[in-house]
Amino acid sequence: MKFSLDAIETLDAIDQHGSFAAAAASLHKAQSAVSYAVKQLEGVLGVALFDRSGHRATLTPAGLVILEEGRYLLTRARRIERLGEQFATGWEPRLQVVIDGVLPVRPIMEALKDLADDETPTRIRVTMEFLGGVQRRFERDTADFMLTLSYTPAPHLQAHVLPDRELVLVAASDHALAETTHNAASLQRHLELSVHDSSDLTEARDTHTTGGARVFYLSDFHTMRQALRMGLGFGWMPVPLITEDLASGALVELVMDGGSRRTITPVLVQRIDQPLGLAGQRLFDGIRARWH
Amino acid sequence: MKFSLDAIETLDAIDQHGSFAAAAASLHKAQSAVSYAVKQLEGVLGVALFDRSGHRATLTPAGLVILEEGRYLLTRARRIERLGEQFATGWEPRLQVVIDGVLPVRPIMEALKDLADDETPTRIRVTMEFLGGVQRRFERDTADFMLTLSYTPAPHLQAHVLPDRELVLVAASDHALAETTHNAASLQRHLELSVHDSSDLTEARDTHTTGGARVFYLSDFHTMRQALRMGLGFGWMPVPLITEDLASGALVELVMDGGSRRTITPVLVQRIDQPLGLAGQRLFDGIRARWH
DNA sequence: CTATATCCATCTAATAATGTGATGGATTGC
DNA sequence: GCAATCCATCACATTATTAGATGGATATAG
Repeated sequence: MKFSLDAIETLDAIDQHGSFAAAAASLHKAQSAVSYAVKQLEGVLGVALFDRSGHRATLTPAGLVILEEGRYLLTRARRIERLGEQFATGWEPRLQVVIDGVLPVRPIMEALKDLADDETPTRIRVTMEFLGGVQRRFERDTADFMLTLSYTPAPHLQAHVLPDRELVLVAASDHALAETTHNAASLQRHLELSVHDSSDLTEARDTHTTGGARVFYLSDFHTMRQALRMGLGFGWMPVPLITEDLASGALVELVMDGGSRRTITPVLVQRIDQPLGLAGQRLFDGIRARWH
Repeated sequence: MKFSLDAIETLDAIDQHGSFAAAAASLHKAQSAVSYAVKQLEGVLGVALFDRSGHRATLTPAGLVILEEGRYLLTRARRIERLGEQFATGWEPRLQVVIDGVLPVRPIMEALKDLADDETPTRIRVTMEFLGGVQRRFERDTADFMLTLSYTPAPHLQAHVLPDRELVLVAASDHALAETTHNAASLQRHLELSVHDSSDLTEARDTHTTGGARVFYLSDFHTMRQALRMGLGFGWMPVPLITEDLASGALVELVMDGGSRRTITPVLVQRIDQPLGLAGQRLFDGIRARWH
């Protein structure tokens, strides 16, 4: 590069303080150093930046445009300096978390917003997966932590249990299953709805369906709720998402001899060997604090 | 600024060429200079940019983020270098042209687009004025050139005449004026429409109205055409803008003993003492070439 | 009009920043 | 185990930047 950021800083200071001499003072330099810097910059750019014909030097039109571009350059350069500081004081450059799409997003989003409000230097990536897919993604991407329902314990993992969530087996009130009592086998004759398991198809099927023969996977619980209300099939839904539908009678809780309620336990899992940075710590704590 | 663009360039070269040594070669420097630059940069930023534990140094996550920010910085810095070159080779930093809003915009816009396509460094400002306002603005802003209908010659101005445009006196076909023959005096009893003269109100009235007592000024010819078609009044319109209306009979040419046609002569006016830069020259030529 | 202050360019010398070339320990590939 | 390559480090050379002094030009106050 033919010029330096210091030269641009000098240019900026001259414009800010009105004269070479005043700029020199503000930069704690001699006036000759400022003259030198300007001359140097004019030399490499091949353009006169100041008009010295009058008593005090004034910016040429070209000088003004270059100053404006230069000021932008300086703000970006200062950002790099700040990044350095922040990385040095414990902010990690990147943070990846994997979250089960089954879980409510509000606490997570709120915690993320808190982080964003503080202008963290950390580049955050949140990945949504479902069920078995969460841990697989966590391991494959070596993410920083995951928020999942089921995970396979390992010596390098450390889990923090969050309050339970209850699932309930429901169907539309006009669905064929709504009337009678069932067992796991009798359910199998009907279409079961479930959220999409992002596991590879070759791997073990997920454990949150009843193991029915015909399972229809949907992308999220919102879609699944629509499908349930349309009478497409039956399935397990988180209680908070359908209390309204149960109250209005649009959906009904099925009567099953194995019980129509299940409890899932969300866990925050992090690596023991790789401690979280400041952003990770704050996000982790933020999610935990908001988890009712 | 605590670091230099050269340091960022070195960082970039290392990533690009894969090793300190290769980067040094690409920069035509000794390898020790690269080591020095990296160490220096790490020092001022307070962050390790490379992990030297292995055989070859690899970027740390922080290093990667800083490299990405740095690359952006470099592209902006190169832009400044290019600006310098371009200003030095005749491109002016700024160009202001003043154009009479009466004139067709297509040739002007096309010529501007041509300039923009070539990524000129020049910041272009096009100001629209009307009639007497054009020259006033040209002088007040010391614009580079103007495209006007009427101008007061002066020793420091140089004009290039463009092909004529024809104006015609029209009104709606159901307007009271449409039937009979008129003279200038008889017109005065009706409302005259005209495009807005941006002259100060205290100055001489413009010469492109018939001098009627009641003149209604509109912002542009498009609006004026609407008003004419609605039968609001009569006025002078450029022929190309209303050929359609004349053909359909929506508007009719008035019969006036002084003649219902006028010719206006657009002129491109520049300053003799202040020659146009490359952008101005090209815009000037571009408009002239497209002026049918 | 003159005295005075301020502006900026320029010179020389000092200082700091950056670069070279040589050396050496560590790692990789064969 | 040998050769090649990596990068850090050292002593030293070269540039780049800075300070300090000087002088001509312009503005400002009286």
